[in-house]
Amino acid sequence: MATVPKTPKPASVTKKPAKKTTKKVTKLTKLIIVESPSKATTLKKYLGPSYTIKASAGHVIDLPKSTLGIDTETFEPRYIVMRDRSKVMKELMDAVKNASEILLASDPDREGEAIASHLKNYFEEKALPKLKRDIPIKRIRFSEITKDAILKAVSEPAEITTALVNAQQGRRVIDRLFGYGLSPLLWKKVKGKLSAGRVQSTTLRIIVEREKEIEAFIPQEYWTLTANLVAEKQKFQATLNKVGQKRIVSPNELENKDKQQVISSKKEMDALLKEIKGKDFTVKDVKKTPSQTKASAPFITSTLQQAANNLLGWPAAKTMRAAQELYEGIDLGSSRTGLITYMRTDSTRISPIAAQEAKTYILEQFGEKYIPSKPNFFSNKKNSQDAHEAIRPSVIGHHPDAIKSYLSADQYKLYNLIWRRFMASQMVPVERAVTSLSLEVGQCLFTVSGSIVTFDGFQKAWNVGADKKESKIPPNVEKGQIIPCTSLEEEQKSTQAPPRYTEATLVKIMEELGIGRPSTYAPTMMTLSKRYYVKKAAKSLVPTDLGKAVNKLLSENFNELINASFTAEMEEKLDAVEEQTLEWKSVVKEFYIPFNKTVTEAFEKVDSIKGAFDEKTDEVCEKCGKPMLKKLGKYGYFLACSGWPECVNAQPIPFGACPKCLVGKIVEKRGGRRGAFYACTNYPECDFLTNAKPSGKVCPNDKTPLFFQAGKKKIIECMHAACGYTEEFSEE
DNA sequence: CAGTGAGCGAGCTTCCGCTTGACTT
Repeated sequence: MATVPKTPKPASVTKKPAKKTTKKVTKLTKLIIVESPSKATTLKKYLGPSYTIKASAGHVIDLPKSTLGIDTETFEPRYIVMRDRSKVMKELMDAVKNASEILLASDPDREGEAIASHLKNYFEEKALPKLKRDIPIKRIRFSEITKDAILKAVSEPAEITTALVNAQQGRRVIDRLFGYGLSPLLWKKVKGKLSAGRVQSTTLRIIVEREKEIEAFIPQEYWTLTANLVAEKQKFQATLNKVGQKRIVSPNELENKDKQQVISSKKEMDALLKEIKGKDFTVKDVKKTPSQTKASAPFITSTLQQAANNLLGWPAAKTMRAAQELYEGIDLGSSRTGLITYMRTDSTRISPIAAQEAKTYILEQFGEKYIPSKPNFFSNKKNSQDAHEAIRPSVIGHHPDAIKSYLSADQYKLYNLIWRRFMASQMVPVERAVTSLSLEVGQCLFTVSGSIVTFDGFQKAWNVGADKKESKIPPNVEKGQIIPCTSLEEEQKSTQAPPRYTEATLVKIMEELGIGRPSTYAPTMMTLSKRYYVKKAAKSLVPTDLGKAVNKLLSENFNELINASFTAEMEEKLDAVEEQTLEWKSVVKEFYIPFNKTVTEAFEKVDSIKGAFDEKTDEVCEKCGKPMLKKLGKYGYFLACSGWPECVNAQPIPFGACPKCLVGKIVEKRGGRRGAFYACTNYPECDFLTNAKPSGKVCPNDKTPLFFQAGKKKIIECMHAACGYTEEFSEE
């Protein structure tokens, strides 16, 4: 995809000779099966008509969904064609009929090897016997979509690596046993349709534990001191850094009481002030040092999701949707072009061709001094499968602004990040000159430092976000110089609780701990929210009561399993399977025997908390007068009569009294295809209706819902004509 | 731009990882 073939292509080669061919005898071609349909399109371009290219679109064969599909004595899995993939399999089988040879070109990683193996077994069992001719089935691998890489792969077909397939089976079977073992425990003890699994439950635990830290946090008081100084006619500030030999730190930084000190009260601060007030400062040291900031690696899935979340405010799912569009191709006037390489990757590797193109571009556009003497090197994470390149522009010359008019606003924003980050990754560091001063007064030492950019380096390309660290440099003074202090500002501070996770910080930690994969970060976060385990407040992820309860049950009874170390150990064993020093079934057995015992015990001993999440409300059932309960149903929360099943009254959750009739209540309604709107339960007597979004708060005057003002994200208002109350919206 | 208007609970669910559409639950 990086290079467009220069040879002028004969006009009709790639197109089929239209409908007229009625010939029954089709010429046999070599069949290549890849995973991604877009990849198939690219291969067609490179390989010409003697090859037929098909895409499997991921796995086609898997364990059955409706049953466990594993013999728990022998751990033998039962594989079937996935229910929604029978169409794809049919197409593949048709293609096999016309194949002289099959080249399985699924991704060169564990999952890809399994896909290849599943297909090979299936074809050998279902297709070959009927054809009565032998078709060689081979495996080819390439990890960059360039013409050279593909031609090379096609020229050296190989065999399937059974050890890799076995590692995948081990992973798959453990995940199935784990998930299908624990989920029913939740159905019995907590609520139907809930789910648990190696990845989602560990991720949930991380979120809940952070919440516990926040709840348990006790802020601690501490003080800081800033001096306002003047030298060389320039005002500047320095902060208290040391008293005597002890460095001044905040309570949460305090590690060593012999070398560090916290100013924890006004009394201590006052004592210090008394000592230095009115005294002149003396310059103790002046340091001028150069510093360098190296460019970051080109994006991989996790870092792309983090950058888009931090810089654009996007959820991971939105980022992946836009990236998919860029990958599949955009109509650039003349032709449809894939704009970026594959977006689900864990590797920072780039093809040498792309590196060379970047170098040429940098040389032409920015100049030679922006090219590093040795190409920048970025190492991958330990568990990287390295099946795909980093996420980079397919055609380096497509500057984001040059193709902006062909892109949607979101596509442009994301492509801009990808293009700039990639270019920057091939460029020299940013250089800064840092000036640091230390000043003495009594036994106190104050410091200040500032920096200026002396060479912009990779910032020439990456000019996004707050990466341009530059600060005011202190005045040019000399060691020993006396500097008057105009004033001292003491400030009381308190330590802050650790922040809640955002999608960005959660993806970061998932990757660091090795839980989940590039293709599952976004779906996992989606699952946690679909199960009502976690909700989003602004950008923060907050566990619900249900999420906390599920986590408590799981982590108390399966402490070692609901843990990142479980995945880490599993991965180590799977590595051993790949190296053929361990049998995959013994890895499964070692997990399953104790797991199954604990699950069985938990079914016996764990107390049911069914119904514990049915909250009492102040609402009264209009049919029988009993109080209404807030319950979690298929479509979210709703109100149900506590007299159920005798009284079957059920209502949506009201947002407050109706601002028009004050008798009915405002509830969410769904109609047509146009999403939600909000209307009065007293319809048709009262016809109040609005598309404004309720804030969740009610008016202090009349208990009607406060709605967001049209077009405003911060102002909420009462819609009762006689009231007109407004307030600024703030989260919780 | 105007107009929009159910039912949900127990009911059989669920995993992770690979990949895209089909489709309104």
